[in-house]
Amino acid sequence: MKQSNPTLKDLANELGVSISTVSRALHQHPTISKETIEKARALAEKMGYYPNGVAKSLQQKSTTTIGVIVPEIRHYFFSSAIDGIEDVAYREGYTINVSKSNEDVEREVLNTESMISNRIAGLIASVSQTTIRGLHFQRVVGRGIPLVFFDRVIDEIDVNKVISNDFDSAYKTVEHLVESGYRRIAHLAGPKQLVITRERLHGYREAHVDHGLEINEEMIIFGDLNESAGESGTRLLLGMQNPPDAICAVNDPVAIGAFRYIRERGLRIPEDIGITGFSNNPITSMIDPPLTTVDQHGYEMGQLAASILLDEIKGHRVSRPETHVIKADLIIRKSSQLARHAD
Amino acid sequence: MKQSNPTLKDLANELGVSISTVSRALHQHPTISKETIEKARALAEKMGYYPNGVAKSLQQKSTTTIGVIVPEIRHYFFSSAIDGIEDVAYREGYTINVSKSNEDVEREVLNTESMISNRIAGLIASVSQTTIRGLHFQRVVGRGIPLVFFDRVIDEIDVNKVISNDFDSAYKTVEHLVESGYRRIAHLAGPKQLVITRERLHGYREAHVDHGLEINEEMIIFGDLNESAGESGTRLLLGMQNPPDAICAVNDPVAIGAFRYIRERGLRIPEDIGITGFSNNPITSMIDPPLTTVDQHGYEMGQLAASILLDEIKGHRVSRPETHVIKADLIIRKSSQLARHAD
DNA sequence: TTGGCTGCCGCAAACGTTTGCAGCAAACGT
DNA sequence: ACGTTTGCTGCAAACGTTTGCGGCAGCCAA
Repeated sequence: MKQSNPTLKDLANELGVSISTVSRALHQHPTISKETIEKARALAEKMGYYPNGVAKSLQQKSTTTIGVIVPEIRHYFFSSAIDGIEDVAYREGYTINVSKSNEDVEREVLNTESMISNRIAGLIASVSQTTIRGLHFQRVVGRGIPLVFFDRVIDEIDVNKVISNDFDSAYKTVEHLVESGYRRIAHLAGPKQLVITRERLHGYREAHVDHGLEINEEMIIFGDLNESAGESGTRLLLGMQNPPDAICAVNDPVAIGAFRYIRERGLRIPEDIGITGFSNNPITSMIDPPLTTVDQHGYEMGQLAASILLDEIKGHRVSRPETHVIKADLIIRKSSQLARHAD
Repeated sequence: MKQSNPTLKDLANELGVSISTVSRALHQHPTISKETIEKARALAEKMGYYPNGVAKSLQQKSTTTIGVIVPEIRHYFFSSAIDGIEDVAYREGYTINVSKSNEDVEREVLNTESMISNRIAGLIASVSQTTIRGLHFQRVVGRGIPLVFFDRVIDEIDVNKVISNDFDSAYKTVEHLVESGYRRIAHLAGPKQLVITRERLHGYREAHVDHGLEINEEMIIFGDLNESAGESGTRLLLGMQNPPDAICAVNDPVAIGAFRYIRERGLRIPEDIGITGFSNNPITSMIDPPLTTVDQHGYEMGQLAASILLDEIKGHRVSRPETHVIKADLIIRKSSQLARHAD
């Protein structure tokens, strides 16, 4: 063992041929004799040669790394999306570079800059809740780097997007609550600037309109997308003179927060108050009563985003960017079943 | 907008100076005049110059990427560890490259090879359950690449490790079950080759010995680390002529699987059968009854692993590798409280 | 003998940085 | 007036690949 990182030059010296010959040999180039190819292969094996990906990337002016930016890694929805991305990336010989914004635009900006510097082949992102215009993402597309948004997208940026049918799902959720007998349905919404917030709120509103229910604006509460926002929002709602009889939450963590607070207050679910979430976090099926939610198929969204991105990277996709909708499914569980066993 | 990727040469031409001057200027080198520095900075800004990290890495013979290999990304324990790793990596200007083995050694091998090719600065890994000897990891350290294992380690490889006090935690868990009144305690163990399996099993055994309980070998069932293993193991246990009155599971997913199956069978927890998990997956606190488990502090394990690795990368750490133990905490919840409200 | 294949292989440039060393003008000291 | 310092900048090598092009044997046909 001479040194830790043998190069083509080392192999070439040892073999008594030129660098280019070794390079070609290891790539099974047709103009290299079988004999040389075999000798090169054997020596590479013996010396523990691994091609230097960095040098190769520089020479080719392209990497095989795709960047992934999410608000938070450990949230189930995002980690399953990353799982999906990794699977298709792996299959195609790509590698993923994951970073998180922590719901902070500043950090998101630094993330994108670092990715540009590292010359990633493409980027898959779900924006932070503090991101408004997203000029940093514009900068990415401006440099010709393929970009695909998923779930939390920026409307104004014209790239491929993978989202759920948020409007429909929220609509159906509220409709289900109505049919279940609830009448005063509150909405714990997300941050106003997020598209998913707007879409789901829109579905909430339309369902009210279509079912002849009045919308009580003070029952729409905007907040963050985490548990504590769910708790504080619910505290507000339950403190009202005329509290809601159901809560439709913008996502599962918020619903869980609401759930917790309602329990703390000693109220019964679904009898005293109904509740629904969004994402189908595994936790929702395990709690008692199980939570009605919407399965967003995070893993599949990740897979789709990755395969679209790879198509784009390889130049297979020349058509205009589209918005791809992965149909989410309303999963009705006990937490929203007012009418069951009613007397 | 001329082209997508301006280089130092482009800036130099524009400025009428040499490449090296621009390079130094952008690094605030003291021998460059204030004036030149400012002009270079302004032009770089204007032209949208981002240093080519690939070229830099090649020149410096080192990257600022650290590799992460886990069995599965979306499992809560791993995704929170990744979260911890990302946070300290980010703080130090490093980037993480995440890949998963899917509990498959073959894929794990390919992952390590890809990381070697990409010349990562260091590697953090938790091995798959099918990994035995781990020669691929040996190859990594053989090339001088710093390696840190966490949670699922390989004893024979002499590198820094971050683990939980698995023996103690399992011991305490079983002790708690005993004190709670359970007598026929089964163990749903993991794959035999994993160290965590052995350690936890060891704790299970010792607790029995120390409390004068006989160990019933057929109540120790080895299996995978997922829900379905929990279900099938429990099916086996409950089918015995003399079934257990408590189940100590090797981790939370297995416990959840057991939980599900027990529910299906219509048995009561904790009255008919007690149950405990391992990891403190958030789900455990939400189910009914809440599950007794062990908080492994995945996020902190990730943080520690990353800071140890970075120390090593920067050459700050020259001492012999150690095994760092992050104390896990037994969290007693209702699922294991036989005696409570007993008559 | 000549001309042209065919089968292998090597030269050298390029990718975009960083950095040791040298150079060069102006200023300064004597 | 001359040597020396100071302040700034440029040259060129190196990092490890890939690849277009050219070259050089040997062989075959005429």
